[in-house]
Amino acid sequence: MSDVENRGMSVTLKNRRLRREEICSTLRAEVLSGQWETNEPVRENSLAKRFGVSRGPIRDALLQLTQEGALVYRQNKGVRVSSPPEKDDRELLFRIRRDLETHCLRKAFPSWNDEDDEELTSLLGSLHESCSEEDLSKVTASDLALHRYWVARASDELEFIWLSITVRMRMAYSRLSNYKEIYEEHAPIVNAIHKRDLKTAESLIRKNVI
Amino acid sequence: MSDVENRGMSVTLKNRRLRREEICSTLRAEVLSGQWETNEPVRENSLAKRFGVSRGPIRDALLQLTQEGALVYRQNKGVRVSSPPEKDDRELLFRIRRDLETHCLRKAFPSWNDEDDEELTSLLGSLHESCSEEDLSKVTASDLALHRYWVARASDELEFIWLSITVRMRMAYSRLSNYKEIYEEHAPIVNAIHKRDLKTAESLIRKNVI
DNA sequence: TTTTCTCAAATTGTTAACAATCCGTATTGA
DNA sequence: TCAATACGGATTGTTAACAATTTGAGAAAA
Repeated sequence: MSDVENRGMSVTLKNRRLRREEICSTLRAEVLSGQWETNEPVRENSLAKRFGVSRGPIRDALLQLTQEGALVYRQNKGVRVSSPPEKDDRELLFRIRRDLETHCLRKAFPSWNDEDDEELTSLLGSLHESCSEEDLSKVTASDLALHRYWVARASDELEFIWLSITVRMRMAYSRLSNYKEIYEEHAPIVNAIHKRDLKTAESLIRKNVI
Repeated sequence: MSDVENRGMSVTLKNRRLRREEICSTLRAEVLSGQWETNEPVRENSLAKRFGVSRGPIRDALLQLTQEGALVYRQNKGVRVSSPPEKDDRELLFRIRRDLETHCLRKAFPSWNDEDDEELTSLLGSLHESCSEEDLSKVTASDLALHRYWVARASDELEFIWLSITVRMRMAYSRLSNYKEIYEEHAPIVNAIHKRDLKTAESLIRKNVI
């Protein structure tokens, strides 16, 4: 069994209730944080053993991750980890992602409420914790969840499009030297949102998404 | 059995070789051309009977269409036809789609060759034929295939993103009064590409994608 | 009458067995 | 020696049965 499928603790049979989305999230975070080799094949059998389910739900999850862009599917050959987009495309994708996030934030702002503030604070807390633990997989997942919140808050439709673009970016943190910077880039964004300062929040997001 | 699943001829058992992508294409074209009621539930069993396969491959196809945005999935409740995006989001999505298509065309142009020209001519021919037959489902599929060609030609990565956006648009033809106009909007684009006139092609695409 | 509860049918979720395909290795033949 | 081919294990693709969940009709209770 290769490193990929064996990673992490094996899930006990009692935890059968793992939903597809939970399996997806786990695998997505690992791929996004660069823990899997590019073009490394992903075997359904090994993953099925790791998560303690049969190949059916695993196929579902792999297909979903394929559509999101984390994996590449080939007929009769299974899936493998996709390569990051070409340099040509990265700039375009970043611009689209920026546009989507600011559009969503602007759209969600009028109905933003205390519950949203609490949720955002909690997500920022998770990011802070992940950064402290210096666990790249967790940091990636936390960052994704935070940005995802204001996108999902505005539109389910746009959430999927945003996700498929963001997942395809990969390795967003190569430009940052340490985990603390990641947290310190996000705290002001959340702060601006709490203060209902749309202009500042938008501007900070535009700087953050590069 | 409802109208949805019973539509079209039942596929004989000999045609078992229908790939997931073929099932997807068929269903996608029907959803995109507005033949299914919004929020109409889609039953796995009925579709399995219609295509002459078991529920497994059908689940694969439905999951893929869910990720593309044609359908919406809910836990334990199957999938439904999704509603078109809100007015707020449409303008943004159109702009992103325009940007993607022109970016891809520009990127593919330097290596555009005679084979590409032939393929494009063939796709335009299919569109012409579909328009003549006044078959909305076919017209939608042909139009999608034509635009998809220059996107896919430039980048597999961007192809999926473009597709998920375009599929979510739905009903692109409500603004056109008759099928002939659809063909006549596309012929000049293909012509400009044949002449390697990037500027004109880009400009025509920007006008076409609205 | 209206509301709540019960239960059976319909539907989705999961599993394990089987079929088809791929791929590396060994064997054959020139 | 080298190329072509045949074999077998590994892997993906498909199926049908079974489990869990939802749904709606009808009975029971208020």
